[in-house]
Amino acid sequence: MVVERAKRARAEAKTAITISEVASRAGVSTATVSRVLAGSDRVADETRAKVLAVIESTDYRPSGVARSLRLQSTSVVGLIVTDIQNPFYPEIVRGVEDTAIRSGRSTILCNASNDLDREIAYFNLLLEQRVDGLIIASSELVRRHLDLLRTLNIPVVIANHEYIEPGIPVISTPEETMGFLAADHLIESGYDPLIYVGGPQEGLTVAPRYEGFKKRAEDREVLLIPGDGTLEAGLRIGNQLGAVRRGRVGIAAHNDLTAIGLLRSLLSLGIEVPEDVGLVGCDDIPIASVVTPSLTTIRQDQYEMGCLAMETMHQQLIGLPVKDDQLMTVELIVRESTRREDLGKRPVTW
Amino acid sequence: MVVERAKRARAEAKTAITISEVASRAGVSTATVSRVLAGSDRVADETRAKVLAVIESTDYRPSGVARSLRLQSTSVVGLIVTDIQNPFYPEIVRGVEDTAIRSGRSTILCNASNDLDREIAYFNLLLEQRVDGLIIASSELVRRHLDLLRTLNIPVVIANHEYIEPGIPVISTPEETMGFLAADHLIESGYDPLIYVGGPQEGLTVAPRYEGFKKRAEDREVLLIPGDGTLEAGLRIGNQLGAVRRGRVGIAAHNDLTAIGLLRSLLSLGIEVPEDVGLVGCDDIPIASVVTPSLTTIRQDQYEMGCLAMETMHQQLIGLPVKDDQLMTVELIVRESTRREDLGKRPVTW
DNA sequence: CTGAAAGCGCTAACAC
DNA sequence: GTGTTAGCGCTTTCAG
Repeated sequence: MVVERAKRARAEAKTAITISEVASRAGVSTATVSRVLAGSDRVADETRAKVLAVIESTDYRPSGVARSLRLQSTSVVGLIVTDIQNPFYPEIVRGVEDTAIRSGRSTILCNASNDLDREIAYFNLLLEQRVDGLIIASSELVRRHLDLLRTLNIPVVIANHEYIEPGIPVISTPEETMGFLAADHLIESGYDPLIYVGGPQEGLTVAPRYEGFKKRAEDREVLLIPGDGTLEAGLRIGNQLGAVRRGRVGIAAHNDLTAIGLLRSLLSLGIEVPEDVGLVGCDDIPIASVVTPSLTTIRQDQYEMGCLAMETMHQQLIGLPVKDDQLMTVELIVRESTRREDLGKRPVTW
Repeated sequence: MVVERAKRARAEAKTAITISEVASRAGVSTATVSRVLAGSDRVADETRAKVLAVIESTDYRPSGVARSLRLQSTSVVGLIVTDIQNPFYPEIVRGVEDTAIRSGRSTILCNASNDLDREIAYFNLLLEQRVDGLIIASSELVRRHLDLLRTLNIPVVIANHEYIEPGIPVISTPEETMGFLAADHLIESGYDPLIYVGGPQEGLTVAPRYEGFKKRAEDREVLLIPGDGTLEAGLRIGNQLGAVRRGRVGIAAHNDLTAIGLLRSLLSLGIEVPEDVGLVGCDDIPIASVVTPSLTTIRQDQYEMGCLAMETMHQQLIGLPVKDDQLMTVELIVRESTRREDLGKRPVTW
């Protein structure tokens, strides 16, 4: 009767079935069940069939947590991103996930929503969950907690950041070059007063990009406006910019999202892009080519960056050495926001 | 010497420190360490201080996996989304995460990238990882594997889907109404031949939306074009549409992403929106108000939906009953893509 | 107030 | 080929 009650209790609580339950139903030991689960070892075909039948009929799913405890490894890597609302990050996520799957690992994605406290919280959570490794796509987190990263006892990879120091592998972006290219294009296109709308103030990634911009601008006047990398910042700043007025202004933004916000504000103020203002973004997020006018930008291959980050993680996990710095290439993509010809093809016969 | 070697091995492998290590260093039992970790129970202040000191100096992090095994609960809920590239989903994610944090839970986010196989894979992964509950924002997954959901031994919540059946709580959207509102607005605005660009073909969410559209269209001609809910689909279909030509066409798209793709194609073909074509999207993703012309759409509060989903999950986890259906409200947001006045304010003095 | 010990579900020696 | 058994790191009675 006790057994009956136990069974009923199980049914009510719907407690997951365990390996020993499977074993006893199949009339074998847990070791054997474990073996057939592990692909094979040497189990008699007959035995295997018996076990598989029970597993099938019983919806048994091995407990990942017990397994992880025993193996001292979870086969999952944590991925922390600054802000999943920025279309830049989903691309990276896809790259990481696609690559992770190929090596039989999975990914826990943590989105900090631009909130540093939450980044730290997720950081701690992931460590407690004993992820096998950590990929971080957040400049803020890196900058503020470099010490944590240095003493980590699991492999780490930083994405979308400049080179840091030996022992911390980075998939890096040529920040200076990006700024330089933006300025170069604006200047070559004949825009003269130059404006740079920055990203999150304290991220390491911001300054060098601006520095590159300044460098190419030489002694031209450059107005630096602090932003935070969001669409809203772009909208807000764009509206303020409407008040200014001198010549054909060239604006570069820290990222496409901000640039698109700027674009919208300027357009609704009746300012023409690219006639009155030339606008250059950064990243080439999917939507950049689809807004009107489409956005000139400095492209980095986000998907590729994600793949590379995960590959680098994999190398570390299997004990291979990795480079401390793998530089992504970037590329100027000229679109309508700095070039009129593309826009307004003759009206189709409609 | 053996001890020395062991220590060195630990240092090399950087194996995480355990509770018994902490216990012995503090000269107490593991039970005591566990107690101070648990907030308190009744531990002498002095003892507590001693333990905390060791924990501090040693960077000890309790193992979530051991803890989960012992407690038979992970305190994490899994969240499966169809496509994190669609800005619709990050909003839901934020809602879920924000709410989860408030109840001390965390979230594992799994992105299926529009790939049903991957959805199933993540589904299995999450179950094996023994998440405490599962939130699914994927119509495809629900439709194809309803049987799985029915026999699940953990609580589940479905988001962004119509009501299903008793026992499966849904945060639902009034699909028919959405389609109806779109058609109504297009018709009232004087657009006549009507086109509906659909979403993923086999999702349950598609048909009713279209049905609502048809219902309001009454005996007007409606052209249904199958899509898949992506930006690319919108771009492609928009280009094909360029060839058609009759009257002031009213187009409704299954979602904003598709609508924005359509918008772009039409504009670059020289077709004027809203003059030649009126365009209505669905969702009101953040970018919808920022494209030019801005997009008229049927808004649902995605963030709220995420919050509600997680709240419903929480109710279940603490053993409270929940409603099988919680209907989100939707709202027509009229913007420039169907209304000219807003567009092109007089050029500012620039 | 604190410790001893059992056990969560699984894997991997090690026997047979 | 298969079973026995010892933990993985933690929490929680149950004693003291």
